[in-house]
Amino acid sequence: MGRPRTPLLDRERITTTALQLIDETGDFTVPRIARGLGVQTGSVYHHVDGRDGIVELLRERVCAAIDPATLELTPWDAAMEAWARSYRAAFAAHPRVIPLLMTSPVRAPRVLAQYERAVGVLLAAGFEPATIMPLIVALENLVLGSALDLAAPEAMWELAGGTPTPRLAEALAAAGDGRADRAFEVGLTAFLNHARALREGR
Amino acid sequence: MGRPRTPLLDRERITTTALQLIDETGDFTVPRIARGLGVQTGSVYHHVDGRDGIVELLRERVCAAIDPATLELTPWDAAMEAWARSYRAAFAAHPRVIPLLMTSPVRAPRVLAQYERAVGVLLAAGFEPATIMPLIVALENLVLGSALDLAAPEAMWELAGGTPTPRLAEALAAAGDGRADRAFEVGLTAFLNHARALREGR
DNA sequence: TGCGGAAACCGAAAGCCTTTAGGTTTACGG
DNA sequence: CCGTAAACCTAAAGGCTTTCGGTTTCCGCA
Repeated sequence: MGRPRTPLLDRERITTTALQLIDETGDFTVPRIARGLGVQTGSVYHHVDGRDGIVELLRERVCAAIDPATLELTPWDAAMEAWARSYRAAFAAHPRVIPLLMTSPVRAPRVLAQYERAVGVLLAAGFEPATIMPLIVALENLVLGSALDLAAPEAMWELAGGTPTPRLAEALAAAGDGRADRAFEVGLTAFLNHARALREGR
Repeated sequence: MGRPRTPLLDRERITTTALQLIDETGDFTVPRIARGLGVQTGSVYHHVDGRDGIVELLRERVCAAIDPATLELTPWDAAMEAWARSYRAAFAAHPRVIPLLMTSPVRAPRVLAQYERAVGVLLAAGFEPATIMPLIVALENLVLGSALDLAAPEAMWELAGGTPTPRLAEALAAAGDGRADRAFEVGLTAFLNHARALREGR
């Protein structure tokens, strides 16, 4: 009992364990994290600002895989495309965290910094200030939506029921395994074409 | 005690109460539903297939507001555009249910029927079968993403922290209240333009 | 070198949620 | 008129989040 000679917990290990649990089960709980680290439940709260704090740590961990160098590319559309691909790859690696992140506001400074830079890229490209957030939000929707679809291949439509949906079933089969990838490509191309047209004054 | 002379519960009232709770607090629990209806917690389980069953009822309730007639319009792109707008309007009326619906597969027959019809529209328009689901998924991502953004105007970016993000703050301010609407219009236009180009063989 | 405060973990508990099981009363069909 | 099914209640098990006090160890400072 009492304080251990070498610490058993830190934010890193808590985050890693939470991410493992989410990858495996789709969710995490503080008691399971504690069990995974051989520790009592309450101890976790000494390192973390409650369950929501762990969620924010997860956001930072996942977003850390987004390559910041993408936003340095030129021209601006190459930067946005590379950023979107890196963004998506980061979340595709841990897609089941996405639902957890969608219900709480972005607080993590490193993540905010990414958006700050993206705004800068579009400003430098000459976009109207009022059009920039809509563009970024649209791109974000595309990235997260397709990453989520990538995660839950058959978990999105339950066709088992007695409802006959032949064309839907066929379309799903025709799309094959690469469905989410194709949806992303479709959306990304559409986005980039539209953004380019928007910049050149319709 | 015992069976009441007139039933106190049914799926309709349970769904309505759950939706009210979500609109107000962003979540629902079975005990709160029971309290709202003047009933014990366990009684709810006689009418509903557990908590997940209530979520599925919510999906049906919200999706019922999508106008099925939109998919009868011609040409095909008018149908898709009207469907997307009706789809978004339905979720915009109760945006806080969206996170709840994203984690479980679509089982509700009526909702599946909508997708079935959308597939039919694109098939009839001459799209390649393999391209149809990507298109629909991309549109779905756009609709749900922007409806969620509409719901959580300032709940998405927490700029209060000590992190300086001047350009992001400015871009948010410039976009104004209609940010989510504009993002939707941007995404929808991009989607439709791209789909039209895709159909005409690049 | 000694000591006081802070840090890190344990044990326990309150309060909430989900779900199940059995008991009691009412409605309804034959 | 009676048996069965429906609808609600009471009760309880088990899990989760969070807090609080107790115990041991570490670290800076005199």
